[in-house]
Order: sequence, then C-alpha cells, then structure tokens
Amino acid sequence: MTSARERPTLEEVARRAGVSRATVSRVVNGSTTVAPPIQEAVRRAVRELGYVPNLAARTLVTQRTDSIALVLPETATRVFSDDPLFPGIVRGVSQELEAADRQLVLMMAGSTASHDRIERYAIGRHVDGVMFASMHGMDPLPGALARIGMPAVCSGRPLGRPGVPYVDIDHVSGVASAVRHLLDAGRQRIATIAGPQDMVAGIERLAGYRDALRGSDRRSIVAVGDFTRESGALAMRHLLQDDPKLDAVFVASDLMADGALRTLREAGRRVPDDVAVIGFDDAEFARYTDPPLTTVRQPIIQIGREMVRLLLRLAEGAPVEDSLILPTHLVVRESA
Amino acid sequence: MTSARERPTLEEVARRAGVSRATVSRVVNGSTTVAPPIQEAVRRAVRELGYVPNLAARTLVTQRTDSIALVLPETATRVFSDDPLFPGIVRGVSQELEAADRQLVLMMAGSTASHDRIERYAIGRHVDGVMFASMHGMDPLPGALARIGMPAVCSGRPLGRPGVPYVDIDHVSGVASAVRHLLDAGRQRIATIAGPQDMVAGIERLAGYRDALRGSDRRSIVAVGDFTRESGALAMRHLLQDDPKLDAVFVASDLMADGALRTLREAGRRVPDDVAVIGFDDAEFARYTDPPLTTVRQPIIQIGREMVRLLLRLAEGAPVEDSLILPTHLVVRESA
DNA sequence: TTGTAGGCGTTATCAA
DNA sequence: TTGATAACGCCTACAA
Repeated sequence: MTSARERPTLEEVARRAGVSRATVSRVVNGSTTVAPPIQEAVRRAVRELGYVPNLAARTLVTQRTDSIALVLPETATRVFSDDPLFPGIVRGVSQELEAADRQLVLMMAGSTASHDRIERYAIGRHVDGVMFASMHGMDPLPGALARIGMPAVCSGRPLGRPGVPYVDIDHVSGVASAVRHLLDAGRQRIATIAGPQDMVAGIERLAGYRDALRGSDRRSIVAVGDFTRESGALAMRHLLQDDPKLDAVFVASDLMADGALRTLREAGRRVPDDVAVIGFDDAEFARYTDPPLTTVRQPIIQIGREMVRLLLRLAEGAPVEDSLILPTHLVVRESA
Repeated sequence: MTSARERPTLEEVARRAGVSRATVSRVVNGSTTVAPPIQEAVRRAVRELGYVPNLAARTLVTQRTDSIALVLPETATRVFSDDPLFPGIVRGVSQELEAADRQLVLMMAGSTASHDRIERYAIGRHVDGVMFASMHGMDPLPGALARIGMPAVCSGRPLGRPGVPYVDIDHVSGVASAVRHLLDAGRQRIATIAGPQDMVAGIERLAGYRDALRGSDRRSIVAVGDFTRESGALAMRHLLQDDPKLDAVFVASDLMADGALRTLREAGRRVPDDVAVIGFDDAEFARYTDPPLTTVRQPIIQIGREMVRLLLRLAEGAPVEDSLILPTHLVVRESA
C-alpha cells in the first residue's frame, strides 16, 4: 500500500545537509575529522531521510561484507533434530560474532544443489569468510575456497589434506579416559558403538577405543551408528546379539548412548550394574537420562568461538596456527 | 600458503577471450544472442581463470541479491531446542526457496543488538526480502521494512496493525475441534494450558478455548506456559492444585502437552482414563508419547512454503492477498 | 576540515 | 551480433 520505493542515497543526504558526499560518508562511518555542527546537520538529514547505506555499494569498494557464513552440510531436519552439537556450535559462533559486530549467515546444505549454491555465494564474496562444521567425507569446498583467498576454517579436522585451519578436540585422549575408567572398574567385555565412518569424529573415536584397548587383554567389540539416537538403539541390539555377556560399552555420542540405554532397559539389563555405559559430548540431556550418563565432555561452545577467532584473524591477514586442539574431560555420573 | 589473492574480473575474462566485457556478461548470464564459437571461447576463458561474478557489483546494478532472510526472534538455544516448529518452518522455506534458486539466510535475533544488526542488514538490501516467524509482542520491524519497500511477510498474524501479509492457521477453529472432542466424550472439567500471551498463537488459542467453552456450562480453568516442555509440566501442576478433579486439558502446544503428561504421570493420574489430554501442532514426537497424543495438526511445512510464495510474488511486484489462513484438523490418538 | 574525482565490477542502453 | 559507455552507490586518496 505504501510505497516510498526509492531509497535515499548518500548524494541526497549530502544535498539536504548542504555538504559533499564525502562528508556524509565520513559522518556515517564515524570519522572524527568532521566539525561538530556539520556532523549534527548530517545526522539530522540522515534521520529525516531514513538513510541507510547500500551494502552492495559499500562492499564493492571496501571488499568486505561484515558477514560470515556457517555452513552445515546437513538437511534442516537433521540440523534441528535433537543433536546438541548444532546449537552448541551456533551459540559459540553467535556470541563471538556478535562481539565482533559481524552478521552470521547460517547455511544448510543437505543437497548437492544447495551445496553448489553456497559455493557460488561464497566465491561470489557475499561473505568475508566461511566456517564449516559437521563435515562428511572429503568435501573439497573448504580447500577450494582457501585456494582462491576466501578465509575458511573447519570444526573438526577435515579428511584428506586439511588445506584450511581447523578447531578440533583431542578425540583419542578423550576416549582413552573413558575406556580407562571402564578398565579401572574391572569391566571385562568392553564394546563400543562408533560414529559414522565418513566423519572424522566417528573415525577418531573408534581408533581411540581400539588404541585404549590394545594395552589390555580385552578384545574389541564394535557396532557402528550414525550419531542418531535410533542408530544407537539399533547398534546396542546388535552388540547384545554379538556378545550377550558384554559388561560395558563406550558410545561415541550421547545421543546414541541414550538410544543404547533404552535398548538395554528393554533387554532387562541394569545400568551400570550389568552394563556400564559411557557417552561422548556431555549434552544437556545427559544429566537427565536414566541413569544419568557418564560422558566425555567436549567444549562445544568454545569450539564455535575459537572458529570465529581463527577466521577473523585469517580474514585480516594475521598469521594463524594450522589447528587448535581443545581438551576434553570425563564427567562421571551414574551410568559407569 | 597458497595465494592467488586477486580474483579475476569480467575485464580479464574479456581480454583473454578477445571480446568485450559486455559479451562476457551476456554469456555468463545465458543470453542466446551470442555466436556459438564466441560463447565457447568465453566459456573456456571463464573456466581457465576460475571466474565467478562479483555478487556485490551485480547487486549494485540489478538491485537484487537472490537471497532471502528468515528471521527468528529467538536465541540460538531456543531455535535449536526441541520445539518442532522451527525445523518445520525452515524445511518448508528451504524447499520452496531451493525450487526458486534463491539462497536462504537464516538469522536469529535473541538480543536487541542482533535485532538491530538484522535491521541494518535488511534495510541495507543485503537480501531481497524478509520472512518473520515466531514473533513476540509488537515488533515494528516487519512494518518498517514494508514501508520502505522491502518485501516482508510473517508467519502468524502480527500483533497490532498487520502492515505486512501473513500466513497463519485458523487457531480458533482448531481449538474448537479439540474442545468439542472433549465435550463429546462427556468431559466435565476442561482446563487449558495456554501459550505465552505475547504471541499471537498463545493469545488466539486461549481465546478459542474460551469461545468453545462458552456454549457449554463448563467454566474455564486456565494456566499459562511459554510453549516449552518445562512450562507445560509446571502449568499442569498448578492446574491440579487449582482443580484436583479436572478430567481434561487442552494444551496449546505438543511440547507443553508432553510436559503435562509427565506431571500427570507423576501425580498418579491415568491418561486418558482420569484426564484426557489434547495438544496442538502434531509434532513428530506426538506419536511416541505415552500415551500417544491426540492433537490439532497444523501444516507447518506448508506454512513455510506459502510464506516464500507470498514473498516472491511481493518481490516481483505482483498483487498479493493480505493473509492466507490454512486449515487445521484434529488427529485422534490415545490421550483423548 | 572539507570537497573533488576516480574507481570498485557489473549490467544495460545504445549505436554500430 | 557485438562493443562503447553510462550508470549503480559508496569510499578514499588527494587537493584545496
């Protein structure tokens, strides 16, 4: 109904305030070298006209957009499902970006088409940098972006040659602390439910489990899930079939651990009396499972924050380390 | 390590292909009025140089960005919590946007600062249009955007004077079907757990409940939550104190209904024998509650899709209706 | 301290 | 069918 289609430009503000475009630009961008009365006049003109800078024009000359993309190569459904890692990362990223007055652009890429569109978006310089999380397989995009000078960082070591800086946790030592806890408790048959083997978190935690068991005389008992609750429940059923006498299981994510807990309950096993269970992540809900879950905590919010720091330094041309590995620690509750 | 900092421009592609900038532009944008051999030469140059158009420059002249924002005035934590409405909206929006080859920019605005940044972002024309969902109170932003010619639509009727087109459901008739179901079953004391009264969904569903009860001789018994599971559990406790003999409760969201179910269980009430429970939304998990939840289904994915359709038509200057109201229907399971 | 002028990389309007 | 050329709106030397 209302129109006022045309948006005012610097030019018009300048005319109204009786100064040049340059002066208006200075005021708008907070330069201090403008006489106070003129500043005031300009500000009034800005207010009266409702002037807001055209970001495209500004970007064209400054070569920056002040916005940063976070790419999650997952469908919206999966991103918003109850996996607590996504909110954690997004929170950390948001906090740090807010502090730097940058805009977060969240992009989900569940399909090839959307993956391509994101590529064009980033290469087209709609954003100043790109962060990746939850990567599967060997995605060439981070490396490709880095190669053409677009700042990029990953959460989790990229598979293949890194090519871009990344923030990750020490999966192996995290898992080691969990397995050691089980060994110390005298558990004899320690199984694992591993994560998907196309993701670095899935791969490394399984490797960590194997490493940790090597020193003992226990053999490894493995089932593989995909980090969802359902896959955890299913994997637990398989483990129970493979070795009905198992007395402990290290699960590579809390969500899968929750599924495993359900299966154990249905199978009549008591936790931790018959079977000890340890998860990974220390998700919010881990405190409320039945029984409360012993788990390896990873500082997920901090991971998000560190990604941003890394990226911003990268973007301003500062030297950055190739990787940042954050520590984990075991949170002992009642399930083991 | 690698550099190749400078990105190739149209100019360089033109030089390499031995044609003018205009011709390159035509090829890049798929104009058919270019001779095949020249097209081929240009394409090769594009490939060899790894040319990708600078979006800011393009936007500056075309006045469009091909990306659309979805604003959720909530913190990341809340958006990613288990409320099934967010994923539903995002899925619907994504699907429709993908079909239109537009980029989705998801923006969360839990704080005033981020709300302001989003305002600048939108007014600065970083996007071609803005969709709002989960609005609280009387947010002036949608109306403000519309007034300056930025296409905007809402999910849920905006409080106050609309000012922008919106997609919503028929809350009142949805609630009516639920309450009628309870009345038909002979329930005598029908309570409600309402949603937050700064959101239109909270307000209208409560009004619907009151309307529906008016015809009968039942009195209304009301507690208010904020659409979270915890608030539902708490509100149910209050209702039980207010009227220990209540035999039915209509809950304004499935998440709150789940909380209410838990409270009822803890209080030793059988559902639906002692107390019938009806929710609203038909979330995924409503099928798996104990007992499975009778609920009012709203077509959440379709809401997302319709918002996009409305917005795209608005953006191309086509006439659009002021609002689109989608139907709901009662899904009867075991809780009522 | 303020203004002038050039240029950022495209698209679009003309002529040729 | 192709090529100059003028915008698009802004920032930033540089000059005054």
